[in-house]
Amino acid sequence: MAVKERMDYIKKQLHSQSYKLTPQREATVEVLLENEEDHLSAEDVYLLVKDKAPEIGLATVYRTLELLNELEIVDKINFGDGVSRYDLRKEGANHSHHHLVCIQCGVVSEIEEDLLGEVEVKVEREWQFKIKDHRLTFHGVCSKCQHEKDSTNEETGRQTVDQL
Amino acid sequence: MAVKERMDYIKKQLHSQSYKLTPQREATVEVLLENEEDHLSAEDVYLLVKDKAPEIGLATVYRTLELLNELEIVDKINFGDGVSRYDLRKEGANHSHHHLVCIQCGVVSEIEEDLLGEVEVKVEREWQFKIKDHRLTFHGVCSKCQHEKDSTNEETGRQTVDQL
DNA sequence: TACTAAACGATAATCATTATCGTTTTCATG
DNA sequence: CATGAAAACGATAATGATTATCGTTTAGTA
Ligand SMILES: [Mn+2]
Ligand SMILES: [Mn+2]
Ligand SMILES: [Zn+2]
Ligand SMILES: [Zn+2]
Repeated sequence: MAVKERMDYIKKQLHSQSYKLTPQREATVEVLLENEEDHLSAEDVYLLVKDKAPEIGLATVYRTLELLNELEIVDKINFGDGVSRYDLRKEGANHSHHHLVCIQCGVVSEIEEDLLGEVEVKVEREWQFKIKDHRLTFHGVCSKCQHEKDSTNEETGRQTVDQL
Repeated sequence: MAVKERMDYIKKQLHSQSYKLTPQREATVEVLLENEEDHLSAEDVYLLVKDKAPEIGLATVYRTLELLNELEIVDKINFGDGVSRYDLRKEGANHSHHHLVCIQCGVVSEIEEDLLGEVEVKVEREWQFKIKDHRLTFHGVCSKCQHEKDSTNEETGRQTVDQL
């Protein structure tokens, strides 16, 4: 529901830094908003955005994702397979959210709650390090794989990632 | 001090899986032990290991690092610059340690203490996720950069990494 | 000593990402 | 409205890290 509002907000963020919201950029942001729970690679975004703007080039997608990353609208993350993935920040969030990666089926799920509050207080105090952001990923076995034996990603349609 | 002992232990781990500790593998492990606080790329390791075994090939270094990663002797980590880095696990540790990355000077430092104990209890309980390992990195400003203004990595000799 | 599988070194192939360059679009200004 | 400069774009070449291939060497066993 908030898709329209969030698009407007992102438009404002771009304009406030005197960037334009071109049709290509708007289509790219739309794809990210419509696939918020996924973790799309640049190539993934490119294929999805072609439906909305068929003439777009892959280089523009890379440039747009890079720009959105600089503006801290998306986080560029890496799960160890060879590609960068672009993860829209949650509404109002000012830092990256956490992830759970299943080492059996490859599914990636999200933890929106910030679990690091106390930990960061301790790190700032004891290591004299001023924290600006964090990356936290747990590797393990998802609830589905704990029950169903085997289960080597039986095409559930959910976004997955290779190995550990 | 424990370098020799740790080498012996790694040798045992290899043998227990019926892998051989070839001269090339031994030289590679030696480099990792002698640069434990750094976060070397495959290329970095290759250059360092050439002093001990000049005839070694880059492919062998990649193969060895891959093997050590499978045996959970090293963790393959990624700080967002385009290369994988190989990080020896701390003595006796059964999971990856945490990192602090300075977004000003690029220096990477380590937190050996496990700060995630309580967090993991909560995640396992509330998300029904069986945790096997974790990756935690803080991005921020190191104590040195907080004091010294500017400071864009004035060649301190310490291992650094590009940008956020 | 002879056989077989594991490892190796050199190097070609892959593939994600970045750089280049000519063209198009946007927008301020006259 | 026309014009010129800067920002964006699309196509595609270049780069660079990693992986695959293949012929050779080494280690362990019969
Ligand atoms: Mn996410
Ligand atoms: Mn480390
Ligand atoms: Zn699973
Ligand atoms: Zn610093």
